[in-house]
Amino acid sequence: MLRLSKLTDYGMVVMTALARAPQGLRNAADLADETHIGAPTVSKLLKRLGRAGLVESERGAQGGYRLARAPSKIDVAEVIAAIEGPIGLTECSVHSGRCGIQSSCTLRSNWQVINHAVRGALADISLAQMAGGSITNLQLRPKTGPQASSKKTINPKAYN
Amino acid sequence: MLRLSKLTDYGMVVMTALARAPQGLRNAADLADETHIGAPTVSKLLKRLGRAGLVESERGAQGGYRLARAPSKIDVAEVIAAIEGPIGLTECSVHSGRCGIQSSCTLRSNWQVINHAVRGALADISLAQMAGGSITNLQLRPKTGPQASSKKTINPKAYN
DNA sequence: CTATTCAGGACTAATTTAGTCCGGTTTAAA
DNA sequence: TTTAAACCGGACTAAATTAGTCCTGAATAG
Repeated sequence: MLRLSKLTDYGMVVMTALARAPQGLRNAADLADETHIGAPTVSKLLKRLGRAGLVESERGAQGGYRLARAPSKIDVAEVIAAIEGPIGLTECSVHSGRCGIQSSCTLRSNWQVINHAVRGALADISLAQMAGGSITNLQLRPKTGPQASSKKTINPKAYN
Repeated sequence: MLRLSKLTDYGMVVMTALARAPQGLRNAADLADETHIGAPTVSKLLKRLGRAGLVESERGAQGGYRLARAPSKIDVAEVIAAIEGPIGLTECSVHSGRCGIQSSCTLRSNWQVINHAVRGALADISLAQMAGGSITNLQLRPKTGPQASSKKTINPKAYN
């Protein structure tokens, strides 16, 4: 169903929890309590998020995790990519040569374009927006006027 | 990886094959030959596509399948939905109450908005575009808007 | 020192997905 | 009227993926 993995969904929950205390250090057990996600699972998520550079960790007693950047500087596409790897609707839009059909299939370049579009949509939403209230102005298609309140901070060229 | 299932990918291949002969009736075995996808798998796909109303079938000798509508009137989101069910990034954006975290999770409405946006992106591309050359005019985002080119100094690994 | 907390990875169980097969029905044509 | 082509619906199996757990080691505060 074009579904994100459950782990990714949880990862977003954990990230929004961290976003509510952007400076503070929270340990994995606390976050597990708060989010009602199993502690080992939260740990696993935080490790992946750490490797992707989205959270920073401190070891030792009183250690924990914090966001590596302000919530407004982290976007949904990054969180997804941190947990489930590169966003790619089809095998061929990520890796060449792994699909048995590839020689006779003409769809690859189109999938890449679509892929890029979907990723762009996800990159347009910041963690701050997720953690805050509702996303209202998700102007994906040219509606009429540019929303003055647009808080887009992404640089489209960074994507693929 | 926010991946479509392989079956969906194959489904798109079969649909584009049909789109190249929009009137003609093609049987499953022929399509399997042409696409290099296994015959039972092609059959399975065509059945699902048929139930979703995207292809029409004729039984009996000389029977086969044809598109139910012109390729320009069928979009990518429909094909995906026909094969893998409703597009929904998270469980909660399709079904309420199946996620153990739901009571404490505030993300649902935001996921629904995102979901809608992604679906919109996929609905903007027609089968005709997929079957024809490259997609060029993917007007997904308002280029008009203020594009703050903030340079996120993020570790590039998250984006490959 | 010692308790706490993260790091990394191995492992298992459960779920999902891909792919096959079969008995039935419809239809064209010999 | 008989036969063979072709779709219909669903059951079934095997493979792959995912979720979740656990263990050992390393860093740090007090």
